[in-house]
Amino acid sequence: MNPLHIYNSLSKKKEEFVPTNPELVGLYVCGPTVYSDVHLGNCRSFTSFDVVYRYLMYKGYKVRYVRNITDAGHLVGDADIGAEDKMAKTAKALKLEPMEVAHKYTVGFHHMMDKFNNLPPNIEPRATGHITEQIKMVQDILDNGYAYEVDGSVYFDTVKFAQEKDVYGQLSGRNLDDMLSESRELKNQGEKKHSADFAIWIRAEENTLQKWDSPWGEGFPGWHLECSAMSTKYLGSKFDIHGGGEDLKFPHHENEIAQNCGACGTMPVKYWMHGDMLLLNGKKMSKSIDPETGKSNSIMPEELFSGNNEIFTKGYSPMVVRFFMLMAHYRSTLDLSDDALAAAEKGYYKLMEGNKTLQELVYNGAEALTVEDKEVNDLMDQALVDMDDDFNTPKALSRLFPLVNKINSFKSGHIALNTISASTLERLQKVFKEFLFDIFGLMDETAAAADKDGAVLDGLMNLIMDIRKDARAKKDWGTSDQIRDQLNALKIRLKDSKEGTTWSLEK
RNA sequence: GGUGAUGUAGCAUAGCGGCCUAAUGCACUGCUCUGCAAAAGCAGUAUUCGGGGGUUCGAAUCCCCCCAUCACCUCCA
Repeated sequence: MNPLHIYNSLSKKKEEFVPTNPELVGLYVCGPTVYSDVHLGNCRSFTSFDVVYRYLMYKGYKVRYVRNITDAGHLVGDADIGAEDKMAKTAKALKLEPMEVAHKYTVGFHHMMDKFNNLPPNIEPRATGHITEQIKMVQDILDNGYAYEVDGSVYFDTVKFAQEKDVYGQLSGRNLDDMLSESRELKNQGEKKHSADFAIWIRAEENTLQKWDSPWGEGFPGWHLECSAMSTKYLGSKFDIHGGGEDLKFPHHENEIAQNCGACGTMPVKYWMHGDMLLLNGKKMSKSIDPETGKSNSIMPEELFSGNNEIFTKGYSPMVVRFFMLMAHYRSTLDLSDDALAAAEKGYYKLMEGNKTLQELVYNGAEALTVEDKEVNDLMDQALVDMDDDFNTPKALSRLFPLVNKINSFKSGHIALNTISASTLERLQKVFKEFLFDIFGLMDETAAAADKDGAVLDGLMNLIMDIRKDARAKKDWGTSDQIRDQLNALKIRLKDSKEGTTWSLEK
C-alpha cells in the first residue's frame, strides 16, 4: 500500500500518515452550531472531510469518525461582557425552546448531508449531552492551575499557560508577545485577567435559557470546550486527525489545544487538517451581514439546487455541486460562479456516462496487448497516488477523464478492447466505480429510478425510440427530428450510434 | 496595524526546482462520424505561469522588490 501523506496545519508540512493506533483511526471534525440552516460554505467543509473519511476507509483503515453538534455555549460576542448565546438568540426570535431550535436545525443539517451524500459519522455527540464531561474538564484545568474562577464563571488562564507550555499560538501562527503586549493597552476587559483569556464555564443569568448546576453555580460551558471534552471522551486524549474550516484555526482550535493540554498535559491531535473557504463573488461565503451592502454573502444549498436565487441563472443538482467541490483541492479557496458550475455539470455527466459505458463493456476475442494496457493501468495507479498526496481530488480527476476517453474509444471501436488485457478491463471497471462512488462519494443522478416509475419511463422511451427508428428508416426526418428536439427540451438526450440509439436523462 | 495565503489560457482549477516548449473540466476552432445534429473520438487553442530583478547548468516552482486580491486577528466550515 502506498503511504498516505497529509498536510499538517500544525507543522505546516506534508507528513506521512502513521496512525497512533492502526487498529482504529480517530477522526474528529468540528460540526455545526445548530442555530440556523447550514449554508453552502459549511457543506464544502463537511464534504471535504467526508472524502477524507471515505479514503481512509478505502485504504483499509478502520475509522472512528466523530463529528459534534454544538447546541450550547456558542456566543455571539465575548462572554465576559454578557454576550448572548446563539441558540438562545434564535430561540427567543422564533419563540421556541432551545432544544427545539437545536432539533430543527440538526434535522435540516442531516437532510443536507444526505443530499450531498456525505456519510454519517460514527458518533455525533452534542454539547448539551456532555455537560458532566465538560464540567470535569473545567475542574481538571482548574486543578492544574490553568484557569481561575470569577464570580461563578471560569476563565482559561492563557497567559500562564503560554508562559509554562510552549504551545499556545503554534497552530494559528500567532506571535504571543505581540498578543500580550497589544492587549495590555485594552481597557474594559471585564472579569478576565487578560483579553486573551477565554471563558470555559459561564455563569448563568436569570434569563439564561440553557443552564446546568456546577461546582461554580448555575451556568453553561464555553464554546471550544465541547470539542475538547467530546473528542477526549470518544477518541482519547491523543488521537490522529482533527479537521475543520480554516476559519476555526483561531480561536477555536487554538483554544481547544490549550484546554486539552491544560487538562491532560498532552497535545491532543497528531494531524490537524484545515479546509479552505468557499468563495462567492471572490469573497468568503458567510452568513454574517455585510454592513456596506446589508446582505450576507452566502447562498443556501436548496437555493442553488432549485435555481431559485438571484445569483445563478439555473439550478445545479447536489451531485454537480459535490463534483464541483472535488475539482478543487480542499486546502484551496474555491470560487463559485455560473460558468464554473456549468463546466462542472458537463464534466459530471461525462464521468457518469463514461462509467455506464465502461460497466457495459464485454471483453471478447484474444488479447492483443499494446501500450494501451500500460497507459490504462498507469492512469489508475496515478489517480491513487494523487489521493495519497494529501487527498488531491482535482489531480485524481484529471486522470479519470483520459480514462473516459479510452472507455468511449473502446466502445466505438476506435481502440480495440483487446489491446488491454481482460484483467485490466476488470480492474478498470472496479477501480473506476470505486473512485466515483466509494472515494468521491458521488451518486449517479442520471440513472433511471429502479422502481415502477422507472420501468414505465423505460417502456415509454422504448416506444418513442421505436417510432423514431421507423421514421428514420422511411427518411421521415421531420418526425425524427421533432421527437429528438422535443425530448431534448425535456432534458432527455438521445444518442445515436452504429449500435442503435440510447437515451439519458439530465437533471 | 499584525499574521498567513494567493495571482497559471475566456472561466474554474492542477502542477510547487529538470518528466512543463505547462495538466484537467468547460468554452472555442477544425476534422472524423451523421440525412442534419447531438453524443463520441482525434487535433488545435497560454512560446508561457501578476510585473521587475536575482540565485541556479536549469525556475510557474527558490530569494528580493513592486502591484493586486483574499483570509484570520475572539460570529463563521
